[in-house]
Amino acid sequence: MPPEAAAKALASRNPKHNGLLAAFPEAVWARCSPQLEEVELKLGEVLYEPGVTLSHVYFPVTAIVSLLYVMENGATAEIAVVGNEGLVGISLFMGGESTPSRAVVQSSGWCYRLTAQLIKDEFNAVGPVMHLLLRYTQALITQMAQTAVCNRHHSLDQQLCRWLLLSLDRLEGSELVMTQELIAKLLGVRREGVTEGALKLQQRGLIRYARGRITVLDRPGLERCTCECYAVVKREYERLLPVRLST
Amino acid sequence: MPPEAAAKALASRNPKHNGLLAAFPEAVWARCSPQLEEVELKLGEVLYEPGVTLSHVYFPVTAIVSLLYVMENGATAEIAVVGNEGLVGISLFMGGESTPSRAVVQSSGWCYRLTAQLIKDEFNAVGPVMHLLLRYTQALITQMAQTAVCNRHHSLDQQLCRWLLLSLDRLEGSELVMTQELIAKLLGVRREGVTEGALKLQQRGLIRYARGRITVLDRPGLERCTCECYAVVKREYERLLPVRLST
DNA sequence: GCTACTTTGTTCGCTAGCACACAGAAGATT
DNA sequence: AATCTTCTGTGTGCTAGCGAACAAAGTAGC
Repeated sequence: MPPEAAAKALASRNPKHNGLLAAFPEAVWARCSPQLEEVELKLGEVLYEPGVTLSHVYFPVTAIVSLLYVMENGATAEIAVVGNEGLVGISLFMGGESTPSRAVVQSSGWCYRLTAQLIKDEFNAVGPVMHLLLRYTQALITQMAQTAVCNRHHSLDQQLCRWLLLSLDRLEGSELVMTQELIAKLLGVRREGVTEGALKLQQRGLIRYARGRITVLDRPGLERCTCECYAVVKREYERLLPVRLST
Repeated sequence: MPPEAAAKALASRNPKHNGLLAAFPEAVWARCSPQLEEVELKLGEVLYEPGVTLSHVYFPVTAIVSLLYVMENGATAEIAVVGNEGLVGISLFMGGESTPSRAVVQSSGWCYRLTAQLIKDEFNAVGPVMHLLLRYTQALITQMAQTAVCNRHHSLDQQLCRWLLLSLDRLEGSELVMTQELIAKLLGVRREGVTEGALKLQQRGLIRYARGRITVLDRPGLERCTCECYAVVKREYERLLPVRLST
């Protein structure tokens, strides 16, 4: 590993790089931080399956996790993306204990987790942490609702841009490690469709890619190509959640 | 009004016919019920607009409310339906105060409401009411997620069946007052598409309709025509919410 | 170097749903 | 009864995205 990469990897192994953990008040942080468990998440790893009672909540730092629905015929569709702005496992404190969705690692990286009991206790202590988690949940709800609308009304090309931007926002740098096959599964479309979309974007000089690596060259350009859904979701996250740490 | 209809209308003007209110514990009920305001909701009435701070939460009894997204170009899509099993205005206690969606009355009827302050106080009292409302919110999240998936993968015909069933579950009787034009707006498709779908269902003897009135003749038949989404949502509501009152 | 595998590119026919246009039918209004 | 409006039915293209099949270009292992 080159020295800068190593330094970056080290710097990012810091729970405070998760926006929610960073917003925990001092007193709560003192209680929780010793219990935080560092986990490395690999691409494709499953954090939970539909209907299974969760044992932990996960706070991504450099990893990105997709909330995915799998249908009876095996077709899939992503309903939301979670990165270092959020947490995976809301059903724990919402009271349902499980959900019909699956959580899959979409981009490998680091993550911190707390046990179910601990987060429930913090939540029920009814203070700033509860309200923080609820506001986060509302932002996540917005993302899901907007996904529904986007699936209905917008073209594959627009959705691809939206997806790239959502992922980019949750990564450092401008490179995504992700095959078109995988993107297709997440968006719930054919791989060929993603290929065509990606080709167009490359021809316009917005991205460059090869064999599972996508580099975004022109972010503002992507924003011009996507639908309103991206901006709506982003705005709502900013409104509902405290300002993020800069690094 | 014929006497039976009058009796039914009277019987249904009872806040306890809303599943959530019915599940309020005795002590909370004693506090809240004097503050409940009875409201009659008319078809098409808007309970809240995107971005506007809510003043009340609404507990439908015989009314049905759609949570609707309106896009920049005017296209719309329903993301969830709320009837007497739930409440309209979760963003109040979730902490966001507003949402990017609109709430529109999809079927006129009665409804009870509480002021924003009152529901927030009850929520923050952190007892069974908070947990009830959170579990309801999780069920609503499931409905939204499933809508996203359904929009992606299922045919208009299937979605029409799903929509009819979801509405039927929230009504007494088996008649819906709803034009095809309106259904199209809610599903986010063309009116002609709904016409074709409805024709097929009528030819199979599953429904009968005319000028804004749809009667469901064969409910099990509809269930056979719809996609898995209906069942997933229904199961999750049953899992998360206490058993409903029988009348 | 050679082979096997993964990823991306391309083609062809097909279908669902779109946009637009208009016609008939049932109520509502006068 | 006559007119107007609101619903529903139908037709004619058109397009996006699907399914399947296969080609080409990288990458990895031996």
